[in-house]
Amino acid sequence: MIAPMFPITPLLPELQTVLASKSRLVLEAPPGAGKTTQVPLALRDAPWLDGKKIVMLEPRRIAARAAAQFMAQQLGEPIGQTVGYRIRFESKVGAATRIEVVTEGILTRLIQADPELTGIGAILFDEFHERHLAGDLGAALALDIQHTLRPDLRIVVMSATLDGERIAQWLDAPRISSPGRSFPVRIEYPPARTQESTEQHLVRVTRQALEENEGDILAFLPGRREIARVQGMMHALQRDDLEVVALHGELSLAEQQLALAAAEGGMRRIVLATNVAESSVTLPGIRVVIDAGLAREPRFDPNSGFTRLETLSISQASADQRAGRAGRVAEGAAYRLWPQSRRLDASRTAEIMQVELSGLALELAAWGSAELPWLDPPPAGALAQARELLIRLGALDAQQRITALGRRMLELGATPRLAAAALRAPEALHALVADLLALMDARSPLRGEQARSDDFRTRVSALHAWRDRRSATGSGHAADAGALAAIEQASKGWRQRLNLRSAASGMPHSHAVGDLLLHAFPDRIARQDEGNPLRYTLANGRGARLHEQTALLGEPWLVVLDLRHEARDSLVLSAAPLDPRVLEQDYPEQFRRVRNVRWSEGRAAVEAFEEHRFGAIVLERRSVPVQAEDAVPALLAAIRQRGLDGLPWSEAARRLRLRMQSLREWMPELGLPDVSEAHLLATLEDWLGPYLQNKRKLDALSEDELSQALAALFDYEQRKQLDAQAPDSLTVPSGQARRLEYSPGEPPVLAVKLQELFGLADTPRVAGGRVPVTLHLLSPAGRPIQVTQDLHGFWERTYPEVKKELKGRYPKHPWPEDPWTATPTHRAKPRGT
DNA sequence: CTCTCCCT
Repeated sequence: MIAPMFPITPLLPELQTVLASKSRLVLEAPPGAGKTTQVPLALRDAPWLDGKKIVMLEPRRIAARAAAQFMAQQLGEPIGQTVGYRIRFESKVGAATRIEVVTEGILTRLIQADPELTGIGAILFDEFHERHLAGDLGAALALDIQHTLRPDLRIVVMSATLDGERIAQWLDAPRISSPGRSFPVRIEYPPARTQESTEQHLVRVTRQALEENEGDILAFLPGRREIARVQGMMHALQRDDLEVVALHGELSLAEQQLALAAAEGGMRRIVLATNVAESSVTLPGIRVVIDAGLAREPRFDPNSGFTRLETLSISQASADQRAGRAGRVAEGAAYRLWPQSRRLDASRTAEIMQVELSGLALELAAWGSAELPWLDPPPAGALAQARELLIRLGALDAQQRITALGRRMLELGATPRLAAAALRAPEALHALVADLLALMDARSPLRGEQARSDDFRTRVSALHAWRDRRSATGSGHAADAGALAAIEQASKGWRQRLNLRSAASGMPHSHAVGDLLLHAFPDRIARQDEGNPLRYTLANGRGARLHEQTALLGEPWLVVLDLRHEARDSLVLSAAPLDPRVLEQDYPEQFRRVRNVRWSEGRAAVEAFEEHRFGAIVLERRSVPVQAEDAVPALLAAIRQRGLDGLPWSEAARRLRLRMQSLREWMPELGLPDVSEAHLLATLEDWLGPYLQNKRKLDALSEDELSQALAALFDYEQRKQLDAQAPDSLTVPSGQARRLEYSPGEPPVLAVKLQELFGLADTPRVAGGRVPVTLHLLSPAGRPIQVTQDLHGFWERTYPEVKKELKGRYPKHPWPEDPWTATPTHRAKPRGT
């Protein structure tokens, strides 16, 4: 079979030559260049391979299978001979396999299982520009291996974007660029009208695009909500030759295929898609792309421990990739719905920078080496949070070393949370565990009314009903048969890994699912609040609520599997009820009896309780007598409730605090103490606690004591700096001292009569000249005339006007022609006359 | 009540 010509084909000899002498290479090639299939084939007999095989990392299973298939076909062999692939629960490799295409998790397992990479001569990272977590980790590990154990290992990073320069610098590697094979795409930026929503804009541009172009249209939107809205609005186009279809990841395979199929005769197709259409599916017949320029990306917040989705502007690389979709079959057009002047980021933020990192942290603990040659190192905050979770799950010990359980979790190959739950489950429930691993990993197979169910058990019973009858509609479940078949396939894989013969049918009791999964989410155990059946408190102290049509009404205990983070409390999207006796048995250390002292504003008194808690959840609370040692904590609680203003501030102390806080902001290099309200409230124990000893009531604290407590926060040197750089008052040219009013975040205000400033050319400044004072210029009667930070400009431009106007009203006061040299005064008549 | 994509 003669190899077909690809755009990359002429570059293959150069690739060979470079790799003969260099162990690392960056290959830049746009989609359609043929790099995925032609590079491995070209390298398979390279002398430096020395009989070892090539491993190629592919970010998606479909792509891994397809690439292997294509290469085998080109060799005229069945798959599993020279070319094979390995994805989870599926392996098509043989003894003769020289090119092995693997997905991301497989590569990590391969490396961890044998850090010398015996029998592997080269690793190719395809689609590296997508910057998936596992790709970054795999590359860092491969580089580490090359530095230490295997200098002969070849590492080839293949990327579709222009970020190649940065990657080449990181790898210290030469760079080869290949042209792609696509048709020219005309780019337009039709502007939005004022008050026009993105959706309205998109519909209007669709109308325009239909007139200006032939062929089908692919429109990119950030999510399902926007797709549904636009779908509704398309009727406004009032054309009956249009077929509008949605395409997003939540659709079943059959529904996706419907979107991918070409339109029927005479009809023009408009595909409204999310990011799935950017890289994961190929769409035939597209001639026009309309791009809203938005995408949803997950952001993990290590402080709250939650991930939320944010709608963000896409990168330039992504915009180009999207536009390229219009040029695959013929020349096309792309309409971008953002202003041409907007600067997009060059490429998308690496996943490692913004996702939850427990899986990565566990891999790093197993690897043992602390420092890896990252392109972008994992953020310290997220890594610390991940390690805390791993300790909680039992995967790391207190010194953050991997435990035996942690190693077994890695071997199992599920996420750390789910692996922990699986490995703690009693053997009798392993068949159910396999189902839970498969279901937790997949999108919900439920359709229709039940798709909205927040009771995770509904999915489990749908799987069981389908398994028993091989029917997606049995037992009143409306479910997607294709999705269920895929879930069953995964469950079968987990059963094999757990050494089980048969599948689960039915649940042993109503709490079984929750009792198993609570070990995966010990921080997300929730207890129903008193008084409101929809509100819950999570073990981590946060609030959560069920939606109004919940299927979980009345369950006192839940383990929350999925929730959407909201400002006040979070919405439970998926949960399962549990039996609290399991908590008592498995987490006895989390149950505590604590004494809680608080201030009751209503009763203006100290109250003391003894509470029985699970984490932050209060199970039982009873009043106990208030004791002497309760007083200080209660008074501090009262202050926290009332705020700093509730304290007896003298005028001097109040001004001192504001000056100190302002100067700290203006001159951070002085290292002044933080006296902001937030910090003072947070540290009350330290600075005010000593002054509250032996006090029972808040008003027993005097102004003097409070002033002393504040003054004790800074030393003599700091006080001297304060008086020099943020003085309490300024002496103005008239010889009078005038107060400066400080207010954090703003320049200080000096209110002064105009006449007192005669002779002063420029605005006075504080903080070593960094901050000009805001002048409130007053009339002789003390009425405001002008607010300015530019005294020079005032004298020059505004003063002549002001003078004209005020001279008549205040004839006894001086209004000189030349304020620069006039004698300043605060009296009616200038001194000495 | 409406959440992108993907993987061991």
